[in-house]
Amino acid sequence: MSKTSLPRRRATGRITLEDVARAAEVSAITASRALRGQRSVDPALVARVQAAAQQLGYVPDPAARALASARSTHVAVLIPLLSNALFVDLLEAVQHTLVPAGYQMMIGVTHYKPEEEEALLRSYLAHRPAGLLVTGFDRTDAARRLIEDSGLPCVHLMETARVGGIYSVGLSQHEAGRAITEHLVSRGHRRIAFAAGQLDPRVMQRAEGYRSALRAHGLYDPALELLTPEPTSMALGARLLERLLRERPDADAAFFCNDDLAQGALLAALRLQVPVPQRLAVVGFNDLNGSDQMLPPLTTVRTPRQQIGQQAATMLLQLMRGVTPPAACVDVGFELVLRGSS
Amino acid sequence: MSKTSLPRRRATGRITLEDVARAAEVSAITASRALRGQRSVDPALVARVQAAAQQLGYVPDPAARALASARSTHVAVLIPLLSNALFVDLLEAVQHTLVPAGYQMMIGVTHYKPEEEEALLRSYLAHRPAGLLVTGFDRTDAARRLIEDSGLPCVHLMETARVGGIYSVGLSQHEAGRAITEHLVSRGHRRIAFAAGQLDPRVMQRAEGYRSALRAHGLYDPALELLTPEPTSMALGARLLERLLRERPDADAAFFCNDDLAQGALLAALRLQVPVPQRLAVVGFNDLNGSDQMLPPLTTVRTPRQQIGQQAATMLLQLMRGVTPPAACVDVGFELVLRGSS
DNA sequence: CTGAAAGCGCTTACAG
DNA sequence: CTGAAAGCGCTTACAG
Repeated sequence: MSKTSLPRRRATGRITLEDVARAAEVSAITASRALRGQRSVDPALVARVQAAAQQLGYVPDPAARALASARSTHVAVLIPLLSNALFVDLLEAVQHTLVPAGYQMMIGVTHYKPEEEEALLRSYLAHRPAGLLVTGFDRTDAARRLIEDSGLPCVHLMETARVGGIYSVGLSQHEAGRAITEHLVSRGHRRIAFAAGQLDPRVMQRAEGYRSALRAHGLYDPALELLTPEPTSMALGARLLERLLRERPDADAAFFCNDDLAQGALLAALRLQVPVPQRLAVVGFNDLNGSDQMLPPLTTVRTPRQQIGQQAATMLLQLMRGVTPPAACVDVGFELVLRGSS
Repeated sequence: MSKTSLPRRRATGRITLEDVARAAEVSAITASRALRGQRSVDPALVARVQAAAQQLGYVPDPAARALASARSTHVAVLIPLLSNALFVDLLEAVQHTLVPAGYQMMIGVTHYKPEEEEALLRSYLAHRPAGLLVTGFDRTDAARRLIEDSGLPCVHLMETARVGGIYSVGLSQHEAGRAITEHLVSRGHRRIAFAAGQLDPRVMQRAEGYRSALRAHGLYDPALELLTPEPTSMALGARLLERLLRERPDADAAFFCNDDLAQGALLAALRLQVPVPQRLAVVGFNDLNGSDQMLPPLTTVRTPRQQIGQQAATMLLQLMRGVTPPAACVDVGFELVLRGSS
């Protein structure tokens, strides 16, 4: 029987830290420290508190915790799009790492618009997240300042950092674009087109990689670039292929900036009876779902997005705990997946 | 110059309701009521408070609000999978409706496992969400009780409610499965297969629709059902088609429970030179991205998931505001999309 | 229609 | 290593 007990039920009927402390016969603050696994608590007391919490079914109140500590268990995650499988895979990996560690994601979709990102950042920051996960480096100055001034740990996804003092996990989009283009050249192709939609910063980095590879071989021809700001889709891929055949029937290969475009192009080629890869080689980017099922199967660049999500979340976890990560910038690389279309 | 002012800066340096109240020369509680748009505040005061808040750049603290009111601005959303485009579309629609109304989503992925859903529910409930959005009706008794006991507004997604006192927005999966099967029968097909993966409750409801349609015509043959618990994918669709051709070469049509399976099957048919729809008609379900680009384009059932997300979120918003929605169960229906594959 | 008081459940310094 | 006090920023009854 506890000597200090005195029911004193709260209006809400919730089981509170105080209840746990009373059951364990310690003060509330000791119970708090014991439960949070803080150093400098007698192991015997820790055990007693944990047992009491367990037995009472105590669940800490995140709101009270956030209010008292000025820090929540939320991590704001800002991605461009939910309708691109790439980012969905990324999110799943982030969630897998963050949730078991006791954090929740607040997902924001920016639609590739810096102003939307800035607005989201502003509203999410009001929730006092414990950390930030943002996509790439393309944002407004105000957004950059918001991140900076918040003082919160922040990890950048998808690309590799070009500046110091910035945490990032990604890959060199430029290098990947260069490598797949180099592959086409090595296969003997000479008039290699680049077809792209969306035209976000990472697509343009791939474009630069494509250009530098072709320039190195004296094969660069700006008229072989088909760029449109429309969002990518299989339907757009089909239209881009048709446009390519019309405008540059002499093209012997085409690099599509994303697999959905390439898949659409492959189906259009089938429809138009354009032999792939004999008359036209086709390659994509990202190795999305279904690319291996195409006819012929699509050659593409595999981007390890699960790894990006997992490593970025791990890095953020370390930063939130005040631990310095081994490296500020992690390059997860990429892999050429050579299949029948090239 | 304010008569009541007295700096009294907080340690955190945040702009608080008190600051706003002081600037507007009202009490904190009046400022609170004015900002929340509650009735029974003098319009002149409301204007003064709003102006002060605006000018100071006041942002309410969600944690303090949640602690004081025992209710947060979070809505827990539980879906089976993030890797099914169907649910991503649903989420986007929910977000579009909820975020402008001042709510945040906490997204949980259950992987079609009732135990995972129950665990997520338990942990999300600790965050005192303002409302719940869950998928379908298939859950553990404990989960049902958690929802019930929480007393929180809850709307069920995807299916239509079979019981009273339950809010739902969806469509009759049974009816949709029946309709697409009926379409195949009306086209003269007699040996119609049903191929499915995942086997979640909604897939099984479609299966029942398929069965009842065929039974009505005396065409039902259990040996034409190819069921596997594997998650759906284009690759699985290809394998199911191959199995069908091997086991039942006499089949003249196949209903795939999801478009990714049907797309994979269509590509496999192309590879194996099986003429679609001449030798075998193929239909899918959900009208996912790319189905219109297939060769031939895929006949399927369009499920209005954006509408489900939007209407469910709207209904939840009403419930959270204490308003009774016009209907407890909204059937958004479905649409047969007849294309070349059938 | 408006306000003073109390409290939501936790953690942060500050002592010892 | 442990605790008493104060406070985080808001809202809920309760008065008037």
